[in-house]
Amino acid sequence: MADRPVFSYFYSMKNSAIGEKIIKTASKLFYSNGYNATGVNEIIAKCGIAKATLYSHFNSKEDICLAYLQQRHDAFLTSFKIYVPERKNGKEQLLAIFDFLTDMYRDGDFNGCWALKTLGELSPNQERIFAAIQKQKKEFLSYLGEIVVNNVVNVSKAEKEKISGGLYLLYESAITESHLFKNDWPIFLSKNIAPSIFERMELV
Amino acid sequence: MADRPVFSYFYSMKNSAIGEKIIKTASKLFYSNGYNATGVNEIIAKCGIAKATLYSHFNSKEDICLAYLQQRHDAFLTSFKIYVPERKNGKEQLLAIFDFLTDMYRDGDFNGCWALKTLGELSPNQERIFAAIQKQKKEFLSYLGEIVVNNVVNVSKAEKEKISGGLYLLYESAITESHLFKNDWPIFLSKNIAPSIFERMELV
Amino acid sequence: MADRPVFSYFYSMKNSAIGEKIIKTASKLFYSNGYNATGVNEIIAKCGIAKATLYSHFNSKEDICLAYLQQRHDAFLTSFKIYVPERKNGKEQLLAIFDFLTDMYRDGDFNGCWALKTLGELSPNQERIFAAIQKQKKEFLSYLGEIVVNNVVNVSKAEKEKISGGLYLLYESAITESHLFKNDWPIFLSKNIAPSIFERMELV
Amino acid sequence: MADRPVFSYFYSMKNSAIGEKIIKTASKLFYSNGYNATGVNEIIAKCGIAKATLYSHFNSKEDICLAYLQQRHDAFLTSFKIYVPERKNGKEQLLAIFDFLTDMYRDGDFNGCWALKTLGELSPNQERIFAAIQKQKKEFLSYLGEIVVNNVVNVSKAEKEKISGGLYLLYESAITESHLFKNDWPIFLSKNIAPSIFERMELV
DNA sequence: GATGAATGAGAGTTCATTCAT
DNA sequence: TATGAATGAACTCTCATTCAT
Repeated sequence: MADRPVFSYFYSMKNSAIGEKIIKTASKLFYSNGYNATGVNEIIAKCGIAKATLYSHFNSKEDICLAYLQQRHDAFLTSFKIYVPERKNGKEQLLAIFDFLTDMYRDGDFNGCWALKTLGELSPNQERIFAAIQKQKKEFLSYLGEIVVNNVVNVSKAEKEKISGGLYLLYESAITESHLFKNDWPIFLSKNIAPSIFERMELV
Repeated sequence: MADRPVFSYFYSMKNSAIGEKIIKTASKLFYSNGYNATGVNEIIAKCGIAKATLYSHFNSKEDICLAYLQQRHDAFLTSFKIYVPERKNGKEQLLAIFDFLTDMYRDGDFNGCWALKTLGELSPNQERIFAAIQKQKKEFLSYLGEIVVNNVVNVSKAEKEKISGGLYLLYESAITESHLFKNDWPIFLSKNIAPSIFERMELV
Repeated sequence: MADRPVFSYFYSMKNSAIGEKIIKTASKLFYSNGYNATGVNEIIAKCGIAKATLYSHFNSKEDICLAYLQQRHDAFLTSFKIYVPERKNGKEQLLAIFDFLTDMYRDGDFNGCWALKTLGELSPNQERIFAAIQKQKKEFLSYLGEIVVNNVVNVSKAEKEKISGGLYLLYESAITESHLFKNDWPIFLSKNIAPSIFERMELV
Repeated sequence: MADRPVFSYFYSMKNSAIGEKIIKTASKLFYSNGYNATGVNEIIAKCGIAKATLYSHFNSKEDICLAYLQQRHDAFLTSFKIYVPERKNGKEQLLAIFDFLTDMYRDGDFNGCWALKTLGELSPNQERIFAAIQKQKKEFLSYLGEIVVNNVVNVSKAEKEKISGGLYLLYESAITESHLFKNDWPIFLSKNIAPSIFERMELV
């Protein structure tokens, strides 16, 4: 893990070489062009495989979407969990998410948040995808909670949740708005505002 | 509706009665099911018009999308601009957006932000829609700036922008995340955090 | 009606020229190759129309099948109802169905009973088609009942039903088995056996 | 099974254990859902074997169909040949087929005649299956002829054929129509009509 | 001897759009 | 003006079959 780049979407791959290729290809297409706008024809063409081959690896396009979301989420959280402890305790760790996001933003293919993008496309009947996204965001929020616990002292549980929740909300805005404005000011503003939340609290 | 903005997609419509019906119908479908997942067949079926009639009012589905976004944006901003002055100056007006959002959230058809939802579906070639969304968000951000100007005194331009930008980011998160979690905690948390930004500043 | 051939499947056509063509084409294919073995691609190719054109006339392949069955049934019953009164009362009319069937058998494209063929292909979930076939057969059976009423006297209702039911069963076998054996012996045997049923009864 | 017919599709199977499982599984599916509507994927899934395993036992889906028909036919005729001699000579044996059918009808999975169902689906190029069905029906008809020979005396060959043919036709209707109407009246009516055929003949 | 992996062809259906009338 | 009719292209997904291992 050490030699790998700070952040990459393609950490945790399964065994199947073709399965990986499908996810990787679909991932790029879904992320850049949208889930509904991407057809399986496009995926198999880019993969150089037959349609039936794709469907022997995934039961449906929806399943590919779920794999895509899971894989991006895993890669994101795994990388972030490596990134955070490398920073100094206190403010540095609490604001780590914004610097991490800055790295993501600088990536040539940055396109906002994969999960929120997909969320926006969902019809009411696509409950599985909805549930997956919600679960992943809760996981992320939960990890932010851990960071707060590790870096803030003498505060109530409610105050801790205010901090982690606040960091979460500011991160979510930052990733979406930096994409929308094709500019990193939302990231810096979020990072700039965040400390107001834990201003009078005691950090480790 | 009395004082329409200088530019509106309504202007290009030949028969405003049918045109508005199309937008209204498409609006509901785009908002609840997504833009790409909504077909023109569904729109004309719900409208009870012929396909060629739709295409005599709009050049393309993309144009309907632009009209949809414009109309939602206009309605939103118009209502909000009526809502704000009715509140007490100072903190009340600065936090007005969150109470306004709470009302929106309580609406039975709440589904998050129409613009961000659409943004997530865009392919790189759909620049017109991208530009429209960006423009609308800038307009909203700009109005938040006006509110700040009217309710904060003795602060630098940079500090004003930090406030309006912060309110904007918190609002954007709040609308998306309350939809994602099907819960209004993100709205209340945003409202709760917002005052930290202008804590030491002088309000009118 | 007078100048038309004794029996034709294409009596009752709807207005739409293309709709007619689709049914007519599908009809031939379903009847000769089977319903499931016939693809919509084959139908549109033979029709010389686009796929979407087919689907603007019929909502599904199943609907085409229903139209096919209905049309064959209507043509059959209509022709038969013209055929019967032209024959002498009594035995002649009671056995008319077998002579009518002989004409059908001699048609170059004879392939057994369209309805029973389709019945055999049905999955448990294709209830609409099943119901349609059952209804049509009941209608036919009912008309055989009318013939019996008109040609037999002084017999109980039960005996009348035995005759019409018997004629029906013998007809159904005759059409299927003459197809299976590529020979008309089942038709002649059915016609030969039928009189045994009403042997001792009084005919008009 | 003790005295297998000279030719049986079972003979060509390499591993009869798996081969029989395939036929058994396919048999259920073909009979309840139709031949064309049943995919080999469904068969191997229910069998728990690999696709290549299936194709090492049968050269094609058509071959499985032939084995299915042969097996059903063998089981039917074998059982029936045990059933008949157990009944009293004369009318009882001549009408045995209808009581036998009543038992079949009462079975939970009754779905009409496997052979006629398949016959209805055939395209003109599926001659092997057509021939197999014809052969099996001839075999059945032939056995009905044996029954007649054993139970009717002093009648010409033609009259015997009229009886066996009549029984055959009434049976074929009865099995198909009881399925179509989901009611056993066609069986009882057939049994009721049959004696008219040999009414004046001398039984053993 | 059984399999996992792959495939070309085609299934039924819907897409956004156009055009003669 | 509004429409009915038509379309090529694309959609997601499944078919029966093969072959290297």
